[in-house]
Amino acid sequence: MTAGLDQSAIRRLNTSVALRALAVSAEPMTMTVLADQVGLSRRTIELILAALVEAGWVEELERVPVTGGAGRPPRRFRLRAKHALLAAVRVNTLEGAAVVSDVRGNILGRARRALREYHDPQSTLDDAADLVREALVDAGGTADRLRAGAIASGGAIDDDGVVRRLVFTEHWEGVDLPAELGRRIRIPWFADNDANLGALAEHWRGAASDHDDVVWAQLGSRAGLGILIRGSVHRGFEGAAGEIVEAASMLAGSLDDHPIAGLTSPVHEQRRFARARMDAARAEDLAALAEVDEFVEHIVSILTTLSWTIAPSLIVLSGGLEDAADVLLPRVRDRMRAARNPDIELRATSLGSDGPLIGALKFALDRMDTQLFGPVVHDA
Amino acid sequence: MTAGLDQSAIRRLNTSVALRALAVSAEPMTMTVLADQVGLSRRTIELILAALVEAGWVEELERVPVTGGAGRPPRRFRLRAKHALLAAVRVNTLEGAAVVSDVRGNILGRARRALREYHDPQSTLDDAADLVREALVDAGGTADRLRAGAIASGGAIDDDGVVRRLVFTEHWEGVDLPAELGRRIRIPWFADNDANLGALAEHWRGAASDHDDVVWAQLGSRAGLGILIRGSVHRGFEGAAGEIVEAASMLAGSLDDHPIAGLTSPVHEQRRFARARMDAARAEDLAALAEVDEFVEHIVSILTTLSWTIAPSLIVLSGGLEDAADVLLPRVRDRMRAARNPDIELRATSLGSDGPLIGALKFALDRMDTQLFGPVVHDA
DNA sequence: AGCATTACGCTACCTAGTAGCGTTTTTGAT
DNA sequence: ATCAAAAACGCTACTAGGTAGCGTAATGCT
Repeated sequence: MTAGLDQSAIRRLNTSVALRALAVSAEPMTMTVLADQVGLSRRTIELILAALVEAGWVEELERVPVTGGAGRPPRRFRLRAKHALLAAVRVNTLEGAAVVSDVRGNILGRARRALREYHDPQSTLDDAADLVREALVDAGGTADRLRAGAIASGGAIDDDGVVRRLVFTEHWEGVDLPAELGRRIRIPWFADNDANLGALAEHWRGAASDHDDVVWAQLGSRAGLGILIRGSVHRGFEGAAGEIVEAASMLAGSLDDHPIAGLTSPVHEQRRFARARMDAARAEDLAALAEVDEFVEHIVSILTTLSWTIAPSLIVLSGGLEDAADVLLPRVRDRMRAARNPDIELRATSLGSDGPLIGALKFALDRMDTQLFGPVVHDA
Repeated sequence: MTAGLDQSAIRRLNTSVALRALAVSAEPMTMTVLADQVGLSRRTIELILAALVEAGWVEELERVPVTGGAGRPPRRFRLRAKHALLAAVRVNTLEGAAVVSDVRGNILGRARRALREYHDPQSTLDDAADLVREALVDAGGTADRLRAGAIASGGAIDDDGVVRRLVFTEHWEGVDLPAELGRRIRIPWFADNDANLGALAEHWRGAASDHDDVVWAQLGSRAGLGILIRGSVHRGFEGAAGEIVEAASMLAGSLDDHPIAGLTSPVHEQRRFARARMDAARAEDLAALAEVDEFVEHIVSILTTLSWTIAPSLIVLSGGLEDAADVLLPRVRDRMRAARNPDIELRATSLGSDGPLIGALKFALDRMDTQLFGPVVHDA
């Protein structure tokens, strides 16, 4: 049962809306423009801005005459992006990477390093925390500015950030990522699957900014699907949503009598494809092209399943295939159309391998400002 | 970009919250109880109730001494459920059915009839409108009380209620169901796939009331999946979400090299299963049990695909299988567990064949009170 | 310098919450 | 019958947060 609201909810909400508008605009904004954009009176915006300046979230710039126009120059306000810093960290089987950004999501510092022992969650999380500290130094920031962080990890991660399944290892099962990281670096932490965060990133500032139901498909060396429904990550029961590819490899062998979209080991596919792609590019050689076609079929079978279950309006292909997009995408599109699948848009990632890290930043950012400014209103 | 809110939004929202609380409770409510439940002050509730009584949505009952307690007897308020009526209509290939309900969803009147010619959308929609009028008469209501309606139809229906795909016929493609019905009966109409509405019904007042990510699977004579994500219907691109079963039969033949979860014609399966079930029930005969197992495998293959793509927390099985649930469900559960799928809850429908109609009522109800009282706030 | 233009700073006012006081209506004990 | 306790009512006073719009300030143009 939803609860009623008092007026302070309105102010929190309107503050949040104003702040988001400021965050989106690269240029400083005037009160009048901001008021127009968020649909509130100038007076209200004036008061909200005063509070935000007071709190340090926004700074007022010196006035500058409007070029070409008459009239009193407006006051100009700009988000103080560095008022708060966000951390994102990602761990793979082999290495970890961290970034620190301002609240706009501008990446200010980075760190990257091979992990000591992935199968030991504790040492890996220690490494992750070190990476965050390193990235923070690289960003020239201090620990007290860090406001929130998120970790992108493989495997099925539930709504609370607990790892429920992870292929190739069982040591991570049950690890509470936010709690573990929170013990090492004392800020609120959030966790999600790297593919989900890849999708979120693409929606925030990538190829999917104009779609709300998105699947982000990483079909390279690490396979995984990320799902966005109505603009929010869909994790599914115990984080299993979109784990179809990993499920297939996990179940391989016992699976012959249960074909799931005809999947085979992604690692194997990847190797084969890498070779085939190079060959084809080099010589337009028929055998190599056949291998590309085989890989295309593999992709198409997954996308077909997606088309008739989740039916996103956009599928973003990722996973080190970006450079081969010109070869792959048209073929995949042709095959999808030939199979009479819904005419779902297909694009290559525009963020590359940074996707999950950027998504983690957005994830932390969303949670942070919901905490600070209250929930968002959706029209049903 | 979300817009800011003024105070009147709060009142609309709080009114809606109060009204929903009244709708949920079967008993009349007192101001104090209502205030407690929605988290607003008694005074605010008092004012909201006054407005609702004024508008006819709520009636005040005579006071009755509280049994067993001291103190002044409270004022008692009850939703005037019949202040507005809702219509729901459903069309199959062969017949149509309509119900008229009050805003609580109590069904007050019904009508049901064979359709003249399903392949002609216009005559079918005429029939649908007639059914609604008939059900209205049966309910003892008048046309001016009807406030909104919804239609449940097969096929892929997009967010605007336009039919995008329908197996076995092309005449329905592009038909704008809300517009067509609105021309015949002048209230706001909404449309959705019958399986989606089945899922919604189950969530509202059926087997899925305690889950928010639900798949409703009708695997009987008409096949179809309905999907609820975060409690709302997920339609997908051009309504294709969950059409995997129909897709398979549509593509059958050209599909051999693109196995989608090993599907075969649902009608065929259904016939086979009906026979098998009866045999098995009659004689525990081995051949019949083998056929049941075959059907179980068919279901399991679909559910497996669902488990790793959408990964709902609950799957509701429907489609005339209710009476066989005791035979089927344990077997399906065993096979799902054996295949190491996520341990997703499986239940039989509790609404039977009325599901889609009841879901259509809920759908109309939700749209109607969003229109009247504004959007709902979600915590992110 | 004077005027048009644009934005500012502010007062007055409205809506919709909350707090809580004094009153009313009841039950149960004396 | 009377009175205290209990429970809810009806209301006034107050606060928060919004809008309207007036008089003022700062600028460019002629």
